[in-house]
Amino acid sequence: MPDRKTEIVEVAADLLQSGSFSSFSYQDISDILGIRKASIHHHFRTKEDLGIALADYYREWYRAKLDEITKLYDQPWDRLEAYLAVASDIMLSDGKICPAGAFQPEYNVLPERVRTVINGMMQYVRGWLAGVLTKGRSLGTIEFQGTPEAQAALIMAALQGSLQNARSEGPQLYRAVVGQIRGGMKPR
Amino acid sequence: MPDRKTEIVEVAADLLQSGSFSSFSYQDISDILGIRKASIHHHFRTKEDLGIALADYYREWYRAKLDEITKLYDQPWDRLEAYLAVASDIMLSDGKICPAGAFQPEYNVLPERVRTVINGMMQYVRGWLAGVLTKGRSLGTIEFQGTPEAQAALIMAALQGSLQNARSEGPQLYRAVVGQIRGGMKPR
DNA sequence: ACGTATCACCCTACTAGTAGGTAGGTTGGT
DNA sequence: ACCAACCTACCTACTAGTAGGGTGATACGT
Repeated sequence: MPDRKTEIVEVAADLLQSGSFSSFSYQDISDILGIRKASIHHHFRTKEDLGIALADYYREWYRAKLDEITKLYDQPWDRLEAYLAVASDIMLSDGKICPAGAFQPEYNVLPERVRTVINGMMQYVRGWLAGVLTKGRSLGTIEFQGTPEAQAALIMAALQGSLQNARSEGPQLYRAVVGQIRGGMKPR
Repeated sequence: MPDRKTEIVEVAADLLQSGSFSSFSYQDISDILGIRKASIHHHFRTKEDLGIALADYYREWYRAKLDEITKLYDQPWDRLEAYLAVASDIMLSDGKICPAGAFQPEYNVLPERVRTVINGMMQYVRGWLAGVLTKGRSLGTIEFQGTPEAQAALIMAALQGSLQNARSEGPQLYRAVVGQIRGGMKPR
């Protein structure tokens, strides 16, 4: 039996990725879980607390995913492909968007702690990706111009943006963008 | 003296790009303009009406911008540069994001008419950009792999995503991404 | 030139609904 | 006896939206 606290975070994560931080309410969560609103407050006194828990949850999720990829694949190109596949998985589960991107729209009204965790997460992912790119370039299996960090930032931004656009334009365009990223880095 | 209706739309556009469609209220607008909330309702009966006006406003804005670029510059590469500069202008006016991107988070709860207009706008911009890319490639002044449409979608998604990330990570990373896009398409 | 009807624009004052959050009580396992 | 988890019932603040009244300019028939 999964404990309620975790359950709440998971439902909240689902709602967050379907909209934004302020687009879902404690009522939404309580409706889904079949418990009262006050019970959610029992686990997370304020929505800020829930936001922090969400940010932590995502950070751990990413860390786990990237660790898994690192363990599973040895070649930089395979790791890159696996990373791109992770984003696709997010999208294919109906219309959801990048966790980090879901927080972004309301960034200026987000609690400080949430911002810190999100920033850390973004940097972590970018660092990981830059590492993959660096190794790939030195092996000659990944091609790109500029610094690995800039290229990593480009990839992340493009995925984030096209995940959002996929909501209005459907998955085809998203796939085209992913293909474009992949194609642009494949050595000829 | 600019008429109130236009004034309201412009203030709303400002607020929208600083957050999202549901993150600003009629009260926010009335506070800024120094008129009562009911007066906003006089001009735009419902928020949906305002949303439609906003979408129209952006569509026209984009059309005008792209027309201007087309008139000012003849070479595809110059047009591409000008397009990238437009996005930079948006961002440099403190922390704002792409108009289309501002609607995206709440896409599933957006009024039908707003969706239609936004979709049309995105397609228009993508078509324009694809045209520039096609011409540039045939002239040998712009280089990229894949179809022009896919490349256009990639550019737009990357700009949208990194404009959002700029809010948390500052303008440096945004500039890096723009540089990366530019660098990747410049013939060597 | 003069009342008067009309209209856009703005106002005060309200509604119903929903948000986040709190107080305090019940229940059941340890 | 304690405590986590849950409940009912409430609060305040804010949301979009409505009803109806005031004002000042413009148009119109005489």
